[in-house]
Amino acid sequence: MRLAAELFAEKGYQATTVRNIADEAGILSGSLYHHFDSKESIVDEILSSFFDELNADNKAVLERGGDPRTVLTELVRNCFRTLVPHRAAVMVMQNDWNYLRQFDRFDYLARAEEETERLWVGQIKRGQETGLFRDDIDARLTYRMIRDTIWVAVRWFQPAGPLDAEGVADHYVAVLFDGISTGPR
Amino acid sequence: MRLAAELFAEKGYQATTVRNIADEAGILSGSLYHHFDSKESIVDEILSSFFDELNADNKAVLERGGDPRTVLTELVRNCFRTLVPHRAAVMVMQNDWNYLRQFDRFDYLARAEEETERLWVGQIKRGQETGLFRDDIDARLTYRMIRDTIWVAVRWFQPAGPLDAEGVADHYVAVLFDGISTGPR
Amino acid sequence: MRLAAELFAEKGYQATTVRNIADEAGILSGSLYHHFDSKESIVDEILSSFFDELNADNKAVLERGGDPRTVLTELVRNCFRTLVPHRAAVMVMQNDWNYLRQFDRFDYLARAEEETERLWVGQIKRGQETGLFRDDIDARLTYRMIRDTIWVAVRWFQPAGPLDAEGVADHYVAVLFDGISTGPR
Amino acid sequence: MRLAAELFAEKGYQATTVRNIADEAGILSGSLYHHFDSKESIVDEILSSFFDELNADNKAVLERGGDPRTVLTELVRNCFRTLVPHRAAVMVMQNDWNYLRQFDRFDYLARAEEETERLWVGQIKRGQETGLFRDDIDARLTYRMIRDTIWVAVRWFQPAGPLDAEGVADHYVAVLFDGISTGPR
DNA sequence: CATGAATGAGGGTTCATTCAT
DNA sequence: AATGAATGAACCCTCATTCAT
Repeated sequence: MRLAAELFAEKGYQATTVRNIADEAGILSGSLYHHFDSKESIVDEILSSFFDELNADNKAVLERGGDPRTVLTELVRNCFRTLVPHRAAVMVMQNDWNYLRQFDRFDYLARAEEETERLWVGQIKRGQETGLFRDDIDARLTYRMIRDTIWVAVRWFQPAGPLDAEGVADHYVAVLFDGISTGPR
Repeated sequence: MRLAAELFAEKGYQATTVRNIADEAGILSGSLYHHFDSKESIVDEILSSFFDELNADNKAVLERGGDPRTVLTELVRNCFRTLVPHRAAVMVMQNDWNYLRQFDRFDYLARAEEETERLWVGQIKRGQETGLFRDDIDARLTYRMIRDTIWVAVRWFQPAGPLDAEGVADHYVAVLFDGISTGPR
Repeated sequence: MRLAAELFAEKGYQATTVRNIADEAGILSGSLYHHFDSKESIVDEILSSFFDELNADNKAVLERGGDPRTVLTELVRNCFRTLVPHRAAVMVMQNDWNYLRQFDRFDYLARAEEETERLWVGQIKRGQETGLFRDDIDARLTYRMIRDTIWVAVRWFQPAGPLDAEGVADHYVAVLFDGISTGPR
Repeated sequence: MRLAAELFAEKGYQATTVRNIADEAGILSGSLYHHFDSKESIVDEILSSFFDELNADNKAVLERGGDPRTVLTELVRNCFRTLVPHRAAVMVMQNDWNYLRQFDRFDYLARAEEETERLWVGQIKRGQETGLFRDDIDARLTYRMIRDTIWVAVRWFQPAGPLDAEGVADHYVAVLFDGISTGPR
């Protein structure tokens, strides 16, 4: 699975052949089918384990409570933290989701994402209602921008680089809440 | 080309067969080869025409001059404006670039992007130097966040929706410069 | 199609590979798919053309009318006559139907057979009602025996042998109507 | 063996996988190889046990003696009686023989069938010589028709149906000797 | 400008069989 | 007696591409 995930991340799901994965594992392609039903089921396991962990972490943040800014900050940190161990899964989501979503078996991922959207949008709206966030922005649109910006970072983010996950998360949160301008709003 | 672009955008480059494109055009697959050298050359033309236009627009903004905030605002608007006519090309870049970049023939796109990066990062740094932008943010990191957020929007942006390209651009610029928080920075 | 039919007849549907067929045709296996959708569709065409012709012939016999003995005799002759040009199709029906019937696409063959059964059984019953045939035999059971005996003959019948199709048919009809015994019934 | 026979009968020899058999037996496919050398040897055992029993029964009939009509009647009854306990073996012979005969190891079955043919044809000819059977019929052809009609009945014969093995045998013998017509021959 | 037949490489998958444990 | 991992060959099928017409 780990080897397959890396190949999917590097070359893309479609461009990775079952034979590639087997080669990497040092076995024959047919032998893979002793462990997996199909190529689809491999990527399914990769993605679902990623989503399961992310959802659990998100729920934990919600349960800890706090004002919307705190909650959003923690959610963002969650994402960037997840980026490292699930780099491959995120990469697949970014590059291959448009292909994978056509298969019924991945419907559950679309539903999971909808639930996540409700969770984030709920926090943004609460922030607007309590006067913490500007109310001239669209909550749903803002969520999508946040979401996309975070996950797409997988394409260039290097944990070994100058900024680690925490560092990038904080940088991102800083821009998100206060913008890049100086001076009064 | 337009038909091919739409198919690439909808199903992805790899998942779109030459036969799909030919069917859409009402001819046989072999006949396509009177118009194109290869499947790669089709997507190449789609992408290069997009990049050419975008680069030209970006350069025009630079030539008009102005303070960094104005320039960045115009650059963002440029992008969102380009999103509509070049929706398919952007979609391909988002979904299939990871696959396409392995071919030498697309190296020029990577180089074009590097140039664009220099252009944007230059403006951000100029803003920091003139005290317009916070200097506790990383210019390169910030550029990447801006870039990703804009282009990834192609996945959900609908020009016929509540916000048109201009609207989304302004929304985005508002958040970018001043953040989503109220109150003093 | 003719080549494929012969291979199916000789080795069986499952044991005949697409490559076998292509080799026989002097092309590559992939090239077959320019002419056929799938291996299934090849056998489908073979079988349906056989059934179509047989049904048409049967209907023609019915339309010509006559007493049940005459009609049954003609139906039997029809079958044996069909055996020669559609040898391969009959062979496939005998050997591979048990496998093929699991696929929905061949449901129509089962339905066609039911219709044929009604036709034959109708004639046998009419013979019994008019006192032409013994009424201590079961019409449906008798039909099945007739049917099976005829078609299974494909396994050994050789048109170039001592008896041609007509000869075998007449032999069969003789036994069927009057039995192999001499003396009074 | 019983489980394998049922699967072979239901789905066909080729379409039944070793894994199918093992699943049915509640073990893993590899474990089957402690009991059988190969898939072929399983079907071999099924078929040979069927043929052994049938041959023994046939020889017993011959030894009991009697006029050809009596002997043939008993041979037919033998077959239909064997149909019930060896349903699966007969099914395999009907559906898969064309495939299995290509393997040398099953040559003995072809030879056993030749011997059986001699036995039956001998009785028919004896009947013709003694004036019991019409001599305008071909003994060998008639044997084949009898044989085929009997065994192919496995496809629809249901011991729990209106007619049991004995009933079908008698029905068949009645038609065979006296035909389905009324009136003088 | 288009056809349509064919190529050839490779795709995911199946499956009888082996074998160390 | 059974496991479970692996083999290796083959299977059906796909698809970008070529080319004579």
